[in-house]
Amino acid sequence: MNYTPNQIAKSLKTNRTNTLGLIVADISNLFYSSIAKYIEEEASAYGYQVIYGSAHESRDRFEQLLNVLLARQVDGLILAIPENAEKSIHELTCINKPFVVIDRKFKNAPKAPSILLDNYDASQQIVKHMAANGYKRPGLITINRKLCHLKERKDGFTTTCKELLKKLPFVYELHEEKLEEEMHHIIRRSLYEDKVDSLCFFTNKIAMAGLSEIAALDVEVPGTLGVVCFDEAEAYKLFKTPVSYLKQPIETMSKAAVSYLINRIEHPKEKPSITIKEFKGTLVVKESSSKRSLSIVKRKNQHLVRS
Amino acid sequence: MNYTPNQIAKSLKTNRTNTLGLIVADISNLFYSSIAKYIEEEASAYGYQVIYGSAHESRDRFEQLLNVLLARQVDGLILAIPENAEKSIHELTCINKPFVVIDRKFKNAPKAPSILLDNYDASQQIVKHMAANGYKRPGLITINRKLCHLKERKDGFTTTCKELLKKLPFVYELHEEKLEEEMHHIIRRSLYEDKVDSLCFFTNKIAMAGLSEIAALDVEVPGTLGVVCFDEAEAYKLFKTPVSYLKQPIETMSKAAVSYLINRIEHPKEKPSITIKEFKGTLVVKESSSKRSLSIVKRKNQHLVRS
DNA sequence: CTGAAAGCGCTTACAG
DNA sequence: CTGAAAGCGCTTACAG
Repeated sequence: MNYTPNQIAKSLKTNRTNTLGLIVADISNLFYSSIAKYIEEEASAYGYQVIYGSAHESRDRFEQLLNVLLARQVDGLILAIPENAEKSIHELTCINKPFVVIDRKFKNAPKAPSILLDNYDASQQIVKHMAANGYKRPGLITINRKLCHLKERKDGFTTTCKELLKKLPFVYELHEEKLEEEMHHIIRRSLYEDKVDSLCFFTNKIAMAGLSEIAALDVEVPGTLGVVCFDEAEAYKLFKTPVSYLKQPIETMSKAAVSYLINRIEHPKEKPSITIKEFKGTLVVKESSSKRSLSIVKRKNQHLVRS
Repeated sequence: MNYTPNQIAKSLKTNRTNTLGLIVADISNLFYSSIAKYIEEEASAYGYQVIYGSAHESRDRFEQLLNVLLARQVDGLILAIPENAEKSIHELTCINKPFVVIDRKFKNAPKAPSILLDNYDASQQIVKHMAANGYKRPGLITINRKLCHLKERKDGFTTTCKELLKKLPFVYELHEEKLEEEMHHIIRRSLYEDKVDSLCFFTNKIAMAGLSEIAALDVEVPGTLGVVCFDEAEAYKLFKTPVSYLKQPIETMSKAAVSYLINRIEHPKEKPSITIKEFKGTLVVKESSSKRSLSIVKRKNQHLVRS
């Protein structure tokens, strides 16, 4: 009969919108757009729709978005909360609005339900792999933020370097606002002054900036420099050498977030089950982090192609 | 006083949600995520929020999304309509719901308001540039879809090749579902059988697949093969040679779409102003499409870096 | 100028 | 089992 009920009226009455709110750091980043895709998929299986926005790691932008989503009466929230915005965790708890934190956790809010990578373990995997491939002077490039998950990546990296290489890694921290400018200098400094033999890029975005500098410099990878990145990116395929990366179980984590949240929404009386849940990552090894031997094979192949 | 009015109740009364719906092909594609960003920005200046989704060029997925957005009572819609989904244009007109088509236009719906690139002119710019740089055997790689804007890209390319090079370009059309597999063969065929001296990738996504094959083959760009792409991508920076691309005026087009739409929403009595509006693109010339001379300079630089 | 009342389109508890 | 009525939280036209 071509009749569609008015969802607005329905929502007013039932006090339910069947909508989840999702706030990520940047939806144009493959890591977050994959999360959004899986969350959308899973939510729609439960009959929920997702509305989302990017906070770009800004506390103001985050709180503004959160208010918009709350005014729209979303039934629950999935949040990549930026630095210093933990206040919102407290507020959401007070108004009893179901939520779950993704990709982050907060020391000062240990009871907030959180779903994320086991970041310490991930870094440990990376360093073990690098050590096994003969790298002796690794460096890590991260971002100057106090986010707990980045700290654990750094701690895991540093501690494992000490254990296996008896040496601290070179640590480079840069400011997101001047990412490209600083990367330009850091790549040169790490190569020509600190003489690192390998670099680990701590996020997708850092990897993009770093690899583009390396591409411009025409440094041999892995011959001169081994490379491992956090997170997958389609762009890696354009790099001359296939890039090793630590893959997060994005689908599993996204689905875990949605099913936890919907359970909270539909059974508000039950005691929440998870507090902080960490998932193991998988190191996808490609040519960029294998030592000399393979880089010679590559040169042979180049020769074949040319002839 | 910490009081926030219930938007649901307000909407029920006023019959306005201050929400725009946006359907793109794929939000994880930089082209569309930029559009979404600018549309969000502009809409929020008018006090509107945007909710969006990806139809992935599927008519079913598109109609489903459209229905969800309509049930949510969005005030207006911005749509990248997929192939064969023109029926929706008619339906929206019938129920008198304001909308504007972006990045597409439809021959069989010439009165639908549409905002897009002047695709014919864009291809013309590209071919002129290639001809001026001495390329004589260009190829184009596009997708096997009947979308009008892709057809105009092809027509502009072909016609200008005939005019300036007295020769038709090599045309490769591939199926989006088997993009990578087909690209693998097409790049080889174009280089080794058809002996093209340059390739133009017709979308962002095609460019990614094509450039990653070229990176794996280790073909010299632009020495052996000149390259121009449609649309910007951060990933291009990881390619060994900076990539030339045709930049669409995304910000201008996005803002034009929003202001047209909001005007329609807030002044429903007025006669709509635009029907189809096409914007000129800008060719951003980098090293990937300059002829021999520059590729020699590059080799010199490589030498300097090595020493 | 102020304040009580009607009504947006649903759902649901309740009366018949 | 069926159907009329109340009410979700606003806005707005209208009475006082």
